Amino acid sequence: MVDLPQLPDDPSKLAREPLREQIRQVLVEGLLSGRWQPGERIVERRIATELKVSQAPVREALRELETLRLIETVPNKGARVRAFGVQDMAEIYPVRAGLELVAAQLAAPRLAADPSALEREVEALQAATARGDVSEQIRHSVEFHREVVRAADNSVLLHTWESLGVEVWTALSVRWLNMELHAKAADHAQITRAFREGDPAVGQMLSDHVLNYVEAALKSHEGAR
Amino acid sequence: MVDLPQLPDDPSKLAREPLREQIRQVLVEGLLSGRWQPGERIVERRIATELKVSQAPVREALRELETLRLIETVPNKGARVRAFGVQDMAEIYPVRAGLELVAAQLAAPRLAADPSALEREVEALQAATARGDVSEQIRHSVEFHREVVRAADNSVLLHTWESLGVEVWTALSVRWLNMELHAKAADHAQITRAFREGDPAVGQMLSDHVLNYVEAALKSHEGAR
DNA sequence: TGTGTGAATATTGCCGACAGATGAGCCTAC
DNA sequence: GTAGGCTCATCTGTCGGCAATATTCACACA
Repeated sequence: MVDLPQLPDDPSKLAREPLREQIRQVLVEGLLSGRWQPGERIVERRIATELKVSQAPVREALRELETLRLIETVPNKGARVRAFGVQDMAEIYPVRAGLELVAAQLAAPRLAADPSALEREVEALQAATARGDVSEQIRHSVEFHREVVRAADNSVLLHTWESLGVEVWTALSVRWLNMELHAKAADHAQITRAFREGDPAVGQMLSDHVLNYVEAALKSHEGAR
Repeated sequence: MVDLPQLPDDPSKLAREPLREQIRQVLVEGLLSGRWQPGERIVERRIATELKVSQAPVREALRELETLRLIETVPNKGARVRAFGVQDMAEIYPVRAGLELVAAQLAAPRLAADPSALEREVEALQAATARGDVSEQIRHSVEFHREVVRAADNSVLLHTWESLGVEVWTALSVRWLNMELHAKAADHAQITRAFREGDPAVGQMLSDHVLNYVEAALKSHEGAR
């Protein structure tokens, strides 16, 4: 136990984490960055060769991406990048809204007692908005919601919420649909206040706020579809 | 396209389905039947040897069981059967209730127009209850709820709902916690009626009904914990 | 020119084997 | 008698290869 298991970002050589986890990370980043286009085929062995690893961990990573609905796989035919669009947003956000409604109800007492975590995220979001730092805006927006879900203290709820891949899909919304994030900071501040004051309508407020993301996505995509 | 892709149950030799899928099935059945006890270790190669397959498809099957929260995996240490109990029910059912609340709202118009699928399940459930056929009761109870979620016509919602492993966990509730299912048939009939009549309170009704499962589980476990 | 057929190629799914990590048991030193 | 370290067995994570399957392409034929 002498050596330090800290992983200083050493992107040159893959670090000491489970290999499939690193591969998953690389693949997600590739999808977000547009390295692979929607509909494009993802060949297991090609990725494996490229990353200097074997086929097995790549397969496992791909399975995880499948549960995030980032790719689609057909038995014996392989994986393709899912062609996502407004339709996906329209399906994801109602689910998120429902989950966060439950979360708000469960988390209300805890957050009324100590809303500091939310307040921290609100501040960070405001700062990022002021700086115009989009990726930080995404990060703290998502983290705000995750904090609410976490405060519900229900591991199934958290797990289910995470399985929606909120981070990834939010980033995709912004990148591919040019969704606007501004004005979200104000919402978050208002919701935090409602939590602090024990407002019983906070659940509905949060739920509506989430559904507003869809509106924003639809609006920014203006008439398409 | 001349030959029929029907797969007549040929249990003698593993059929023409993805191998990992069959393995998953076997493992789930083993868990449900108590073949493996909670906390017991699951050794990949042992399963592989037993089923006369290699380690790889077993690993993939185990990953899926992990997302269903039936097992727990620690890196480099392997998988154990999760020790589930009332606590798990208490976490799962609120999530289910939230999802089905959303489902009910989305599905209401469709189900008001054509509630026949629900009615079919209600009848089957009543028949199974009359016969005292427990596994059929489970099947049709779950199928009723699945039908509602399906009618919402939201693939993310359906996918998320399925990921809760409702079938498995219901069976576990009954088997391990001696949960009672009777009186559920009446609930289902009432909910179906509400859908048919376009009752706007149907969502809340369904949600409450789901949460009642927890009550039933808690009650049947009487005082434990 | 359009269409069915078959070989050639590309890719998945699976296998058996090996390297590294983990935990148990024994052995030694104090 | 106990703490610490060493050895060994077990198991996971990964690898490279092979067979089965899907897809592509060329070609013959109508």
